[in-house]
Amino acid sequence: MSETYNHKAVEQKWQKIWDDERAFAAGDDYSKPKYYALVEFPYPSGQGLHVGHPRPYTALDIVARKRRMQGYNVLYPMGWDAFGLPTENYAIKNKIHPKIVTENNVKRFKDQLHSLGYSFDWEREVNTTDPAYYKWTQWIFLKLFKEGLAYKKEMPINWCTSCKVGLANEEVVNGVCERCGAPVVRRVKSEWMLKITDYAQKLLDGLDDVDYIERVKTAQKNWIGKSQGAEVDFAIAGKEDKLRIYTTRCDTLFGATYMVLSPEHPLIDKYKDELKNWEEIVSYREEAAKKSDFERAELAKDKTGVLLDGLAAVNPVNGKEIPIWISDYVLMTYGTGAIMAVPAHDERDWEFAKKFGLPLLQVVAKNGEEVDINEAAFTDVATGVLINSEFLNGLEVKDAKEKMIAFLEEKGIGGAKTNFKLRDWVFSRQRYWGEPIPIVHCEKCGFVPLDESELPLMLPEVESYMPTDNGESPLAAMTEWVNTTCPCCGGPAKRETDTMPQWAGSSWYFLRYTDPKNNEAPAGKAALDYWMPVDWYNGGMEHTTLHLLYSRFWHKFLYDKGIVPCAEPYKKRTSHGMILGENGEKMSKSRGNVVNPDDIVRDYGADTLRTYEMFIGAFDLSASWSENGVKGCRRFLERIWKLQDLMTEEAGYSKDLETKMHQTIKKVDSDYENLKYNTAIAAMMALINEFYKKNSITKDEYKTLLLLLNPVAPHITEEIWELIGCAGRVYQQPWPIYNESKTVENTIEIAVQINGKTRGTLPIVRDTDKDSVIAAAKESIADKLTGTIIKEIYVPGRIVNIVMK
RNA sequence: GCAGGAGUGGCGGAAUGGCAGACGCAUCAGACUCAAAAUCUGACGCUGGCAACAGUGUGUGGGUUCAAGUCCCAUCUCCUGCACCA
Repeated sequence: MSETYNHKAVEQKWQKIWDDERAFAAGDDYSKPKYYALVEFPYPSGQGLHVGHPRPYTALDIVARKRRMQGYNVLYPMGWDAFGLPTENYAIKNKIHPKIVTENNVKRFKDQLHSLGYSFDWEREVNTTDPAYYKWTQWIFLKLFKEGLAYKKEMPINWCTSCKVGLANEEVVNGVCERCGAPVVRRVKSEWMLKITDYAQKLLDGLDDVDYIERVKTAQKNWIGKSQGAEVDFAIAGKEDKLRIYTTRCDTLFGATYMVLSPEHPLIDKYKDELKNWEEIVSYREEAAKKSDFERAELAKDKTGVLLDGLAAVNPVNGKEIPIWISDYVLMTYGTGAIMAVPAHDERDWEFAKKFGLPLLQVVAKNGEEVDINEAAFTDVATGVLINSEFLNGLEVKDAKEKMIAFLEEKGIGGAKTNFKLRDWVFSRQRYWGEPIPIVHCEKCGFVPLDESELPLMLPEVESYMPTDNGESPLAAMTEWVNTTCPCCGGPAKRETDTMPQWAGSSWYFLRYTDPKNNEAPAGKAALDYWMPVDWYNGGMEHTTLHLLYSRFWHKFLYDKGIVPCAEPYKKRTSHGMILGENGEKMSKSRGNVVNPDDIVRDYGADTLRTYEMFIGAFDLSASWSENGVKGCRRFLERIWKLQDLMTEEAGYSKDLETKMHQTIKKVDSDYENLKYNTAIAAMMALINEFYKKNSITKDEYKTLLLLLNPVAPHITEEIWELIGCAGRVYQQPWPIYNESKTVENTIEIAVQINGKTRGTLPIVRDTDKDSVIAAAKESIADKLTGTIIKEIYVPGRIVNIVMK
């Protein structure tokens, strides 16, 4: 009899052996084929590892382990995205330096990850808060700055009232701070910005060349939001100035019955003296300024606005004078901050016109037939035909657009224009625990970059990390640090006191893993040439429009600068679903449904936890935790263990299970590649049920099973491998291969149907000819063949269907 | 509103257009045990029947097909993003 399965002893034993043997260190032999598997490095929070973490880590650990067995030189690294607000807040509250807090959290996380037996190459661990690392984050920033892609700008930003920090658009969720949930208001501040918009088209185009799951691609496309339309100049009656508008429906220009400007539009102030209702305008603008973008959107249903009384615009195609309004449904941050309103063919304009009694003029008809535009705006492009539009009459929308653009260009009053929804990236944070921005403000020279030789610009030690209500970073109080000399003219100057957002360090960390100790460059050329791009990157959906987009932007910039060898950083991107509590709700302390992975490892073992998280359900869907499910997986591993008692020394696969063995190898092999870990495990469960049924397993069958299961449950498989007297380590063995011709049974059972309903089954020898099969099938259900046979269908190896009347 | 995804037993979930419910959980029964746990074996969608078996069944309504969970059209519900982007 075998000893009982002691997960604790087994797992500690093998974790030590792997460490001692440097089992998973990525090799330096660049002549071998490489495989770079990557999971998002965690933020080492004070709460420790969540049961959600092991799901993606195990999934790619399976891929990494399988690739090693297949002979690849595998890089599967791990590190720490350790700058960030929670650490700083914790430090403030408990009066411990964030550096110490980070060290403690990292240690805990590392111990936890280690206890799960991941095949990470810990020799390549990176930490974004390490000056030797953020030196290069700052270096990349300087490169961006020198290219004009980093600039400082006074602008209304999203200000979190609790974190006291500016947020990027992407970090504002439903009008509240993504991190702390406090309300976000608009506040004007001078902020560092990164010109991600310069890369909008490249970021969009690049998506065609990568293998990302569809919803990630779609989400990025929508976020970039390319829109093709036209800009048109409207004259202001009796003035020199023109009002430039952006539209995607220039075909409807004849139907423009008024204009709307954003309340912040600069031209309003210019004509202050001619506006008869100036006070009304001012108060409307004040109201609008108070609202956050979110509130403006919230009130979408009810349009508001004020007429600019005293000004009128001229429709350039027909010379008609039309009124100009202001309304907060027009955003200054998109297009030109001004629109032509075509209430007959735009829902928003329609609502506005209805509310303020403005005229509607139909210029597009459904297949040429006028529709009742008093009921709703007619917006269907596919069936639209132009009417009431002089030279456009009778044209379809698509052709009318083209003709109008040609007309505008000819007259010099506009033309085709492409816009993007994507906005520049707000890159400043008024916080301590982030990378210092290596810029000096000089009265004479303006913004001056530090010389590269001065990097890293270290975070100074400060007394207080408290953020301030006036929006200054805690660093601003460090006068000794702030006051410096200008690298350019040598005169007195001040350092930038804002720090970088957490997204900075994570925008290039995958490059650092390839060469983590390099002190001359972010990573050496040879290492980058060999390892990049990342072959498979898995991470959360929540990073689709944040980290994933930002890091692609940085990477494309570095590619343009010749620093990285490929245009896209990640060849393949997948995403995992969330793990919910037993009650199907998101795990949280307040709901009391949190599961601690340490408890599962202690009570059931890391292999059980790994197996369970892979078996829990489709990888990309969310799944509820189930303690019983954990037990079931533990039971499965124990059954694997106890097969030792059934093992015979017989060589090869037993005759009756040969097909099953080959089928299982094939199934597990392809399921591991396709994120179908649950069915891979199910196939192995089904296989061992066979061994139990016949009460024996040959050594070769056992070995194959251990090899297949090893990526999921590495400790127990190594232990059994050793116990049954196999040489070497499982992780050093070649991946099992199957023989396609042996995956097919020789005798198969096919279904016999009448009119599509199964009436019986029939065992046949594979490759029996059609006529014999049908004859045998009819024979087997002879008593039920009571009508006239119209048709006989035989799908080889599957089914016979007799169609009767 | 737009985009993406999902609706299958008591539960988690399987099914290249070809025997729906693999695998696991829960439940029930049997073996083992003085007993319990563990373990092993078996049953397990619903309705009727002692049973063989018959009928029925993948959100809803249509359709295509010899054959539909799977394809097409319509519709409902839920989740996840995005959302006054002109």
